Amino acid sequence: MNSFKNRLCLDINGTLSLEETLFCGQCFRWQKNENGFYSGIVHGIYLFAAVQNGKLCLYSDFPLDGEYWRRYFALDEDYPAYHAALCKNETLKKCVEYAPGIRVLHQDFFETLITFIISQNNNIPRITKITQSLCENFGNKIGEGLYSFPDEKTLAALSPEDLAPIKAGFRAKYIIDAAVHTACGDVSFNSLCSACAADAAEMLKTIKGVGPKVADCVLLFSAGKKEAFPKDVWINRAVDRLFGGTVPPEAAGIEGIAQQYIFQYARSFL
DNA sequence: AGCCAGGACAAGT
DNA sequence: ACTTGTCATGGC
Repeated sequence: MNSFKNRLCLDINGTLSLEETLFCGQCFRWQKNENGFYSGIVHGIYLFAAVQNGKLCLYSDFPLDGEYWRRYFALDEDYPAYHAALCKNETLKKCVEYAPGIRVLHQDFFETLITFIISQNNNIPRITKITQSLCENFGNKIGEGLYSFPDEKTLAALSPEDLAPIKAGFRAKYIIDAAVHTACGDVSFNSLCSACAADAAEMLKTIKGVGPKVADCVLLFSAGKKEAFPKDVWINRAVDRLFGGTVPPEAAGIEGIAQQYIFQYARSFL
């Protein structure tokens, strides 16, 4: 790792597990390497990551902006306080303790929108595969075998036939509609952030292929709305069986944070 | 062969 | 407003 041009070591402020955070189904462009490091392509940057001596250390030949990466990994947020609040509920405590190193990332808006459109009626390995193919076909080459996530203007100009190689199936037309709406500024990251969660969800749902679940994923994983609570089959099952149908009040305001712990717990035990 | 996968849409009550 | 069949594709 000494051969990289840039290295950035950041304070974690609480718990962080890259394994739990990068493979809990919120992001799709990271992988684990033989040497124990994690590598990913984020925001057009190819980088490696590892927790070393209690810090998150990033390595890359690309410039590493500390402010960007602290936000991406949610390092400035008070996760000890989140955990303390959630653990007042005995069942939520079990969920948190099952994967306490999860952080809800702050991902790029367009990438989050597209990957969760791809996620509908799909499984995580294939979401990853389709996303990879999308990048290889329409992203910018940033190194040997490395491709950035394509921008909205590029995808907005495509037809469903152009997208056939990535095997997204019926989702192809949704991807294009999302690209068109974002490229023209109809739906923008800033407008989502400044709106309340309910209004922001309505804006997102003007895009074909974006329903309540995908909208909440974008609001939580990109726009930082911690009250957004994406409901899929696992979460519905967990809320029914573990909490009698309603999310407990201990999660008020940070339902989305709780959602990630509940999701992991449910996928293993329910 | 049939069912499921981090859903959404359209058509039908 | 609530239910149901359908939508591509791939893995099991």
